[in-house]
Amino acid sequence: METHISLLQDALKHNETVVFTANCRVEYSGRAKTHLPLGDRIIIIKPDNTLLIHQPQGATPVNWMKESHITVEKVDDLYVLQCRGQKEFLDIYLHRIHFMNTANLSDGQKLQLTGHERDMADLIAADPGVIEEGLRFAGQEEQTTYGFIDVLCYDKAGNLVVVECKRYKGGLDAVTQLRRYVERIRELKGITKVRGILACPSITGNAKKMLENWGFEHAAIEPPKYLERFRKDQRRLGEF
Amino acid sequence: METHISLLQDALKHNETVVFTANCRVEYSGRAKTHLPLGDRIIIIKPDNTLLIHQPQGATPVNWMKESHITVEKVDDLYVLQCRGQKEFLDIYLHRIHFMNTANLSDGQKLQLTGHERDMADLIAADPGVIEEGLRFAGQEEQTTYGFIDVLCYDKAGNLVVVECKRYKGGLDAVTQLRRYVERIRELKGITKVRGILACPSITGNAKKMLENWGFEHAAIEPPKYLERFRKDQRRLGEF
DNA sequence: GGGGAGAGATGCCGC
DNA sequence: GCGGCATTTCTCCCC
Repeated sequence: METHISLLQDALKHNETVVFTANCRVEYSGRAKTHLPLGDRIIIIKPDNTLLIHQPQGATPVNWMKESHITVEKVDDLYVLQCRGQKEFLDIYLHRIHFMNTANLSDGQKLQLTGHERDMADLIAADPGVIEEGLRFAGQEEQTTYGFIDVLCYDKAGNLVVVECKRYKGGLDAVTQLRRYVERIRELKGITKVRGILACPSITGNAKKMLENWGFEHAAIEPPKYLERFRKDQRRLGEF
Repeated sequence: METHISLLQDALKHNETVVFTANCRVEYSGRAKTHLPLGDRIIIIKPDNTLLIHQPQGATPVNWMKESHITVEKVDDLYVLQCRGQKEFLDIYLHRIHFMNTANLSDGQKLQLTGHERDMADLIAADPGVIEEGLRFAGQEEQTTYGFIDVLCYDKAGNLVVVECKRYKGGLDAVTQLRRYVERIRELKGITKVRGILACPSITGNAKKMLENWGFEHAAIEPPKYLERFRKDQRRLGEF
């Protein structure tokens, strides 16, 4: 135990990355208050003073701290990893450390991501015809005090059309968001006849009801797919 | 390298928790598509087939997979950790493994959390007077087709009052949510005069404007604080 | 830095 | 499983 603790203190001093597993109890107090009884966990301390505690199951950390001041203190024969933030506090009561690794990890790379909602809005802006025949592009990311409108169009009859995009199934919040934008545009431009279209692959029953109540429409639009790389070697995937 | 790989394969077979750091490249394809060039990362594989990839900075994983089928394959002289989900794929190209630990971690504990929004709603339900003098409790977690109402009350004049709680600063979405509930209650009960109150510590300027536009009100309610434990030894905290 | 909204959101609870 | 919604949400973008 003492070996692990001095290794930990040394790593903290030199701002290294620390990874270890321990049997511990965790107490957090700050934005909420949590208590986690004794158990085995994986703990990561990063050079930017991020601390993560993971249980052996689940995708999200059970406790965490960002930009905290981290120290080790001995309290009543027990080593305690103390994390102090501006308005947050986290204590890890270390009953046993199973293993520990400290290292200087080097990674200046940034994740490159494609396939967000913006891509879908761009597709629609480039060709509003996918939503409705005769639709013409009028503007994108229109700024209102009450939010940002994805795409603005004119329909064949010359009416303004607010299009709200969702890459996933549309729910009540998507409909209320659309409604807010339509009302805002009506107010700003002084026009009563402004149409609202929710563009998303599918929609929940209640959302559909609410759309219809408000005289809005749903356009079934599929978001771009991102499995191209795997289509061409499906035979290999089929092995699974 | 070969030692690490066989250790990894053994751990995967026996469903153990694996923690290691590696110099690697990561490709993900599924709900979106990501590319992460070569760098040092921390990788965790849990018995429930959760896989997490962390860079040496930041609180959230740079890539992850849940409930995936994980295998190691050698492709062009390079070991590749392949994760396959229903509609998702993740590949980790392992250029070097710095260290690796496998273990059987035991943790059946659940996080006990207090201080969520529900606690705030309970406080208000127990004593609606904190919002407005003369307010009487009428119901909690009222079910409407369009969502759950936090607290329902009657005011001194006998009007129904819908209370929506937020533990943080209220924004446009909080106001639209309140509006939905008020309208729903008006519809259900056939009453025109239903008041709406947004109970939260503070509110954004636009949200305030929107509230007033629709005749709703804001009650400045502080969510319960969770720093009691630290007040009593402030001297020690003052050392930081 | 505040405000608004998306996220490969995740997780929880209720039906 | 779907649906609605909170989250110690986090993160990005824009003003």
